[in-house]
Amino acid sequence: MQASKTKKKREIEHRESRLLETAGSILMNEGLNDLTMERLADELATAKGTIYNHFPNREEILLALAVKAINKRLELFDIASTSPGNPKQRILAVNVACEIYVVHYPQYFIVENIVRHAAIWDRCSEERRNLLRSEEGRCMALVAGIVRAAIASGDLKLPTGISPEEMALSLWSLTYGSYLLNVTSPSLKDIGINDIYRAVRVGCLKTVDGYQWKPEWTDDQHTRLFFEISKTVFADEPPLMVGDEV
Amino acid sequence: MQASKTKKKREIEHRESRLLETAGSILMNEGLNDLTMERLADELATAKGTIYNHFPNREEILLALAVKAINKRLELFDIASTSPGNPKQRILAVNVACEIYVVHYPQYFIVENIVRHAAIWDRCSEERRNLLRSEEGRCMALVAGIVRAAIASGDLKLPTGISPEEMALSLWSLTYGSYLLNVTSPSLKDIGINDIYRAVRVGCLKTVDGYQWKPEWTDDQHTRLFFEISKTVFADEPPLMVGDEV
DNA sequence: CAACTTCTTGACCGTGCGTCACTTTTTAAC
DNA sequence: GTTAAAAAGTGACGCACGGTCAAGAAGTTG
Repeated sequence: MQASKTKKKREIEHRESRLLETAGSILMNEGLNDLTMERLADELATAKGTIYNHFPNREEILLALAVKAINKRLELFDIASTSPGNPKQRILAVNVACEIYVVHYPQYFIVENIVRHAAIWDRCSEERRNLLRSEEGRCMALVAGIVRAAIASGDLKLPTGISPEEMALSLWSLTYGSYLLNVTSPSLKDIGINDIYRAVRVGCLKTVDGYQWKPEWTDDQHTRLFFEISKTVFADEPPLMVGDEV
Repeated sequence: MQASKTKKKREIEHRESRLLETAGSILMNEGLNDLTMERLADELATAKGTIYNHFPNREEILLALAVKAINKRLELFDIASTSPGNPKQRILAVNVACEIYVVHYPQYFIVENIVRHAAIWDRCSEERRNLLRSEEGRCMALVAGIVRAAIASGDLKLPTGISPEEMALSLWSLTYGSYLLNVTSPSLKDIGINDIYRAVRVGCLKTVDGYQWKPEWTDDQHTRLFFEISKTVFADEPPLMVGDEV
């Protein structure tokens, strides 16, 4: 019976998505230590063995979550990189995308990092690891594409020996590093970091300025444009607030 | 017997440092998964219980390693921040210190990151966590101090609302984020990053340029000064090579 | 309905962390 | 040197958790 066959298949697929949702929520609310296979099985009202029909081990579940995460990030980057305006505006849109990602999808940001650890990474299947790497590559390619467009239009000239990807890496790691420190160091306030989001926005602006990427913006223009983009280009996402904090 | 007392104490201290060395080397050569308490006990020719006289759990050993790591980093930062020259030169010396740290002490860099993970962090003692945080704070304070000196001397003017620490964070997270990506993504080359060290150097230069930190340098001056500092200020450390790669 | 395939189950195993009652060594007192 | 108390060392044990697999249930097919 074809209908019945697909029904079972759908049931299984549905369980897999429930599994990932549940895993994500445990991870977010109670941490990695509480995300056990028994716990997951309980929560899904199934046997432990069944979970192993979906994933060969615990780590692979985390990697599957990371793939979901990077897909969301790719989606946001894609919107940013096809948004209207000159290349510099589109790079700013990527900054907006990053802030939206970290503010509104913190569990995704966290799981992307968990999975980078060798202790976890090494236990995952080649297939899913390649999948993640390739999505990461596409994210990088989108940003590097904007840099290339700026070079082509004469808005930007890179130092000799620096590739568009390496320029993009400046921005990406400034952003990524800051947010990561923010997530893992609970008390940045104590060491003089009051508004990490503004710090990242200004940091990226100054880095872009340092590369003398045209057109020039004042700090005010930059801030205004940032929030304008968050409202227009990313109208589907919950809006970012000035002085937003997590 | 006083002499005997200190002898025993020294023996214990000596074992603790051997313990950390051994743990560090297993971690580096075989990874976190192979760093087991049984293994450590074997390697030290002692019983498992004895290890628990030194550390209450496995995670605390990692944190102790991280404390050693950050002490090394602090030492390098201290040399950098008291090096001769104007504030911009001293900030460049910090960049040099970071590259030395990551190139010559990769195990330290790695363990600092391992320990940031909630799954490990949460199981460590308040005392050692505070110790690490305070050392981190001192690192940040050293860099922020250079930024303050530049402001005081008129070489630098920060945008309104940005603290010296937030400015320092731009540089630190650009560096930290890039090196972290480098360590955890084996194949940066595949996505267009050819020389991560040069990319970081240029990224930091451009960021500093974006803040219009005086005096201005050409790319060539910057590169020359970088390697000069690595040879003079950090003469005690193995030298950095142009196009160095790990 | 029977034969076959696919999926589900949970008891079971191995591993590795951390404990603790017991032994050995060290220290202190006389 | 002897002895009692304190400190340090030991490894068998308990336990939690990841992962397996043989047996049974459910679904499919002719």
